[in-house]
Amino acid sequence: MLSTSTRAGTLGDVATVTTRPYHHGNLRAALLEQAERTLAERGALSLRELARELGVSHAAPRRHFADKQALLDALTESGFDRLGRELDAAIAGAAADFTARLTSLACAYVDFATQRAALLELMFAAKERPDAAAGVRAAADRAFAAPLALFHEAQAVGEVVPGDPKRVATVAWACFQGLAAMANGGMLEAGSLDDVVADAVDRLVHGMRPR
Amino acid sequence: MLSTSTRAGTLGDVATVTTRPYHHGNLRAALLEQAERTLAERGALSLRELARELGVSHAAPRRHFADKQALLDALTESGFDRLGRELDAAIAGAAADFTARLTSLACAYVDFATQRAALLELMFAAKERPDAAAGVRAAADRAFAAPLALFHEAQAVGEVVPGDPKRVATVAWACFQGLAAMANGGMLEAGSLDDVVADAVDRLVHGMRPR
DNA sequence: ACCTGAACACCGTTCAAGT
DNA sequence: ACCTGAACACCGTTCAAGT
Repeated sequence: MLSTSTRAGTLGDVATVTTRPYHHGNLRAALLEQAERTLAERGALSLRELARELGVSHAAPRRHFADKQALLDALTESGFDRLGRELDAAIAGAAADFTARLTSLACAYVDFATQRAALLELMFAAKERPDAAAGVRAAADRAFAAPLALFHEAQAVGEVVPGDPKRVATVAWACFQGLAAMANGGMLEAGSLDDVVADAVDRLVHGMRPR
Repeated sequence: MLSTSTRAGTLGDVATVTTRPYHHGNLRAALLEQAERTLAERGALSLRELARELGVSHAAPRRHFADKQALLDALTESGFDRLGRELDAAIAGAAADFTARLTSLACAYVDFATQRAALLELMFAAKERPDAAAGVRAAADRAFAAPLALFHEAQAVGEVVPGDPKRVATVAWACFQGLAAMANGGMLEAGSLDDVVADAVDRLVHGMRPR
């Protein structure tokens, strides 16, 4: 029993390894794992369905999460962690110039937002409530640290208008968020989403007046 | 009975006028009216609750809407109609120059998006489904006709980069949509939302390189 | 400490039956 | 034509009881 629980995080699909792998063990981790998968596949979540899929009673999740919202909060926090890692990777994998880095960040964000639409919606809704867990806020701040630093550095070398970097970062990020929302809503002409994103970055950098 | 049904649309709150005002009458209109109110106030909707509030059985709505989604579709369509009217009013009430009109449009849109957050979410979700009603698509196109025309005219007088006006319109609108989502998610520093919007328009028009 | 089973108050949807 | 009432298969949450 201990051996299955130690493998759980890395291998996934713990439920099929033995006949009844937890009952006590790593239910908490299994719930989060299954919840994220279900959310990605079906876009909705039922606690009872989760319990059914993991072979525990519908009341069992209560031992690990006070209510459904508590599970969603945990999902949200790990979502920000993952987003932060992907944004960090995007900036590290791009050429050193500002536009290339911003484009890479934008593509990574829009990709995350479209691949995990339901999760991102949770992440937005989490901040909506005033009582959002402190851990969620911290993870969110950390996720957006790299983009903010990029704008700050670009200001330092005179490539971006001066002032609070959050002002210009907010506008850019709103644009990416909106593109993702429009893509998820099917309101974008077909074509490649990355092209639309690159177009948006060019417009953000240079404005829309003729040069 | 006929007299109450003719007054329904204009006065609202029909349910309190007589003891049992419909039972047959304008249930359909009353459902839509109440649904929009509930959605704005609580952000969620239950058909049974709606029926309860209107004093009909929980099965009665079925006569007017095949299922919950059909009611949401109707709400969505009237939402686009209303949005279209507000955008038209915004452009009519602004000074004649491009930036003033764009700022006015943006403020009107963000205002709509924050005042009726749940409705706008429905409007986005409606286009997500491939089987979105034709009426919904038409209402959506109509709502965004004025903004698109603004970009087209600005291109004609050389104030905006040439090309398909939808390209630049998409970027601008994504930005406004993202600002609204961030405002609804509580991710915007306090301050006036209109200031943030005006800042965004300025950035969109002039870009973020130092002038 | 962790989980179960029954219970409660809700859902959306269906359908025979009423007027 | 329009509405009701009972029924079905779901929810989330609570709580006494089991191990």
